[in-house]
Parts: sequence; structure tokens; C-alpha cells
Amino acid sequence: MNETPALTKNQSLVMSVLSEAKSPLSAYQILDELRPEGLRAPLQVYRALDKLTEHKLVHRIESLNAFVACSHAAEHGGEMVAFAICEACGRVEEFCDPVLQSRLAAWSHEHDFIPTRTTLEIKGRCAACH
Amino acid sequence: MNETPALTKNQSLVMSVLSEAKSPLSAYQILDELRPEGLRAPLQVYRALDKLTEHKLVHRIESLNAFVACSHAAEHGGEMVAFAICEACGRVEEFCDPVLQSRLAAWSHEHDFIPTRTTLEIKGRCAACH
DNA sequence: CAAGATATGTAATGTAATAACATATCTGAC
DNA sequence: GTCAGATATGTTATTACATTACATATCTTG
Ligand SMILES: [Zn+2]
Ligand SMILES: [Zn+2]
Ligand SMILES: [Zn+2]
Ligand SMILES: [Zn+2]
Repeated sequence: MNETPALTKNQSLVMSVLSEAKSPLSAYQILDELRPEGLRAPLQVYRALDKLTEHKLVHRIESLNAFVACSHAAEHGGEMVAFAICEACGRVEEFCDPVLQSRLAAWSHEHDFIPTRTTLEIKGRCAACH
Repeated sequence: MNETPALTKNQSLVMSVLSEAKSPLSAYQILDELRPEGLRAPLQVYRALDKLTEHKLVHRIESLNAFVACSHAAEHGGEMVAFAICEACGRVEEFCDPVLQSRLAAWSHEHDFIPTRTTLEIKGRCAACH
């Protein structure tokens, strides 16, 4: 069910750039990295990002207008994902928390709200940057 | 301590537009609303939004690149704020939840992360839009 | 092979946010 | 009152982020 298909050429290129990045990259930063490989237009990157995001191999960080490779070893289920973003070094840590998830589910249920997607991003300073 | 100063002319204009809006507005939508009052440039709106956001009279919705008037009757303390955003009607509900807040504080403490700002936005369908 | 689906290439445009600089208004010290 | 610093405003240009529209190529599958 819902197998992740093999990546296409552009998807692979974008994925490899994000996998090697130490912090989130904007679509235009990714494009610049890939000009040597022949990419020229933002849309080539955005299309790849759309697919990668759909398959949850990549996540969009809304508060940065940027993208990170998923750091989950295993596949994502339907669970909520959160991010801790260091404002000093730029590093992002991805995490899941069942308590947060169930608390949000409870709020939604109480308020007759049907959630489809949750954005949870904490900005601050990571352990290495105190 | 930290009194909210009286609003300037442009801040008042922007605040009044947001207060009457039924859903979040982009800076450019606000600008269009205020052209009749003489505003002409995005920066006039962005500057007002910066101050209003600083005083927490307005919140930025990161996932929409848009802004809403704060719906808290009382003043904000340092607490975390969350938003439930209806993808059908556009309405946004602002809420606080101590459980979410303490759980995020716990995660941060466990991971030696010093948080400064949290973005929590749930997209979905509100009670009126099932 | 033919037909439909998926992926790619390219140009142009739309939308969001900031930089740089000039001018005006407010506020307190003298 | 007036001078000086701080705050607010006005204006133009530019940068950053994202999508529309259309043409072409490649990959399925009957
Ligand atoms: Zn992930
Ligand atoms: Zn750090
Ligand atoms: Zn509020
Ligand atoms: Zn609704």
C-alpha cells in the first residue's frame, strides 16, 4: 500500500542536495547547487520538492520557507512531525511526540475540528549553541 | 512593565483592517484595503505589522504568509499560542493549551534546547464546514 | 505501435518581503 | 522656545519565494 516509487532524475538530484545539507535550504539555494547538473528553472526544483514532500522524504519548514530531508530512519505513518530549529547554527531536529499528538487530537475533537495537517516548529538555541 | 504604547496612525489603520477581517490577510491585501486611506507602499504595512506583532496585538500565520488580529480578550503573557485554520472557510481559531506548552517545555529541557518562539498551526475543517 | 500518463524544459508572471535613503513628527534637555 | 535624538513615515528599487502556461520528451500498457 502506497509504496514510494523510484525517484526520477530531478527528484534524485534535489534529494541528494538536501541529504547532504546541514540545515534547511530554500528552493533557490537548491537550484543554485544544481545548476552544474543542468537545472535552470525554479519550477524544476519545486516540482521535485512537491513529490518528495508528498512521499515524506522531505519536509517543508514553514517558518523558514525552506526544506529539509526527513531524518526518520523508518517510514512515516500518519503521525505528526515537529521541528526544533536552532537560530544560531541553523540545524533542525525532527521529532515526534505521542503526547503532543494526542493532545492536539483531543483539542480537535472537543472543537469539532477535523485536522488534516499540523505545523509545529520551535525556534531557539540547540545544545551546541549555548 | 512593558505597557502597550498608543498606536500610531499606520498601526491603527492596519489594526482596524485586521480586526474587521474574517480570516487572515496578507500584507498586500491589507495594503489594498488601505489605499483609499493613502497608503501606497508595502513597507508602510510591514512596518506597522512588525510593531503590532511585537505587542502581540497581531499574529503571523506562517503557513499562510498572512496575519490575524489577536483574539485574546486578555493580554498575552509569555505563553505559547496555537491556531486552528479552516481550509474551507478560512477562519482561524486561536488557542492556548497548558498541556501542549508543558510538553514542549519538557522536550526542550530533555534535549537541552532553549526555545524562543513556537509556531503551532493546525489545518483542517472547522465545525461549520463539515 | 498508438494513446494516455508522467516527467521535463523554458519563459513569463505573480506574490511576499526588504534595502536604501529622504523627510517629518515627537519628546525631553537646556 | 529650540536644539538634538529618537521614532514614524514616505518613496523607489530590489531581492526572495512560488506559480501559470505552454511545449516537448519519456515512460507505460494494451
Ligand atoms: Zn520525517
Ligand atoms: Zn545550534
Ligand atoms: Zn493572541
Ligand atoms: Zn470552516
